[in-house]
Amino acid sequence: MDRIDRKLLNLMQRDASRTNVDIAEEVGLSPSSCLRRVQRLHKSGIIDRIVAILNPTKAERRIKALITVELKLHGEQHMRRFLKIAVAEEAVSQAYAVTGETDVVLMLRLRDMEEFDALCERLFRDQTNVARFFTMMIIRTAKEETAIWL
Amino acid sequence: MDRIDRKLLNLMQRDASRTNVDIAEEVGLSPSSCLRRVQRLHKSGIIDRIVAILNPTKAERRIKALITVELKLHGEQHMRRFLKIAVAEEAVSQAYAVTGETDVVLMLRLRDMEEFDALCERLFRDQTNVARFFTMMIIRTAKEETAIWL
DNA sequence: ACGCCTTTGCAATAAAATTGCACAGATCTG
DNA sequence: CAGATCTGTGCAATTTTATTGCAAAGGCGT
Repeated sequence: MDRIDRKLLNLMQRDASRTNVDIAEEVGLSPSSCLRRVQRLHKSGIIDRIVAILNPTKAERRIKALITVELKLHGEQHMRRFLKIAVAEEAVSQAYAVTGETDVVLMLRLRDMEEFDALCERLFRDQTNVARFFTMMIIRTAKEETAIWL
Repeated sequence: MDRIDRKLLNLMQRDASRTNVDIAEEVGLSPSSCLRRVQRLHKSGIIDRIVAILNPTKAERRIKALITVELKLHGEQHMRRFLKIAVAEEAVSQAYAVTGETDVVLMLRLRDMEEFDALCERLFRDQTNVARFFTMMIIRTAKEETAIWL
């Protein structure tokens, strides 16, 4: 993991569609040597995978919202159960267990408010162990690195 | 945007490193026809870009934290100025302006607590228009789609 | 049914990735 | 310090993949 590896990783996180020849030239290596480095980064697991990032404005889930959730019961198994339910939802793009007054934070990608309504109904009805939740609609995205599922 | 396009998009969001021939076979098209669809999805902007996703546990920023920020002054230009400062920070991986009591939510990726300390010093010192902020350290990540910068 | 437009598959071509091999630099060892 | 060893490199040959022209098939409105 030297200077060239870092250059490769930063470069490929920006654009992994470039040809090996092109990338090799930018980092100052021969194509074969460059390719072997990329293969090594794959095998070692530093590069987890190569994915397509979709344009959110052209996708179908344009509304983003953050929800902080406070659970009634805080045991490990209760936390696990709630996260499992949340993660299974298509509209949930990120889900975290956190410290502080809040127990769980969810990032949502929504088609419309009907979907939001239905999601709340499923996640926050009485039997689901949720004490309170606070919704923050996202007005502006200043920075992000997120995939969108259709 | 038919059934095959959706199949292609979902497939490429999972793994965009597969060869065109391989993908063509899975969606049930000839390689040339499949390629032309992918090119069209690129040109139309639905596919924004192809990127490498790094393994967070093998990367250098392993600690994640969420911060909710309440600003003192809520005007457009104040919001813009704070977001600009926040976005410029390497440790800030996501930044959102939101509705509710909170004005801004930041996702952080940290090497260690020294970095967190230094970041707070820069973002939340008196002159930066921050009234209050709440930190939630992320204990567990149940779902996410995020890139890591070294 | 008829043109018009888009999409498809095939085959030829161009471009890219992959591999074997010999060499250079770094590190270890006696 | 010389020699052995390991890792990374560039070149060239080979294999694989992407790309393009073209004719045919399917959909759509008149």
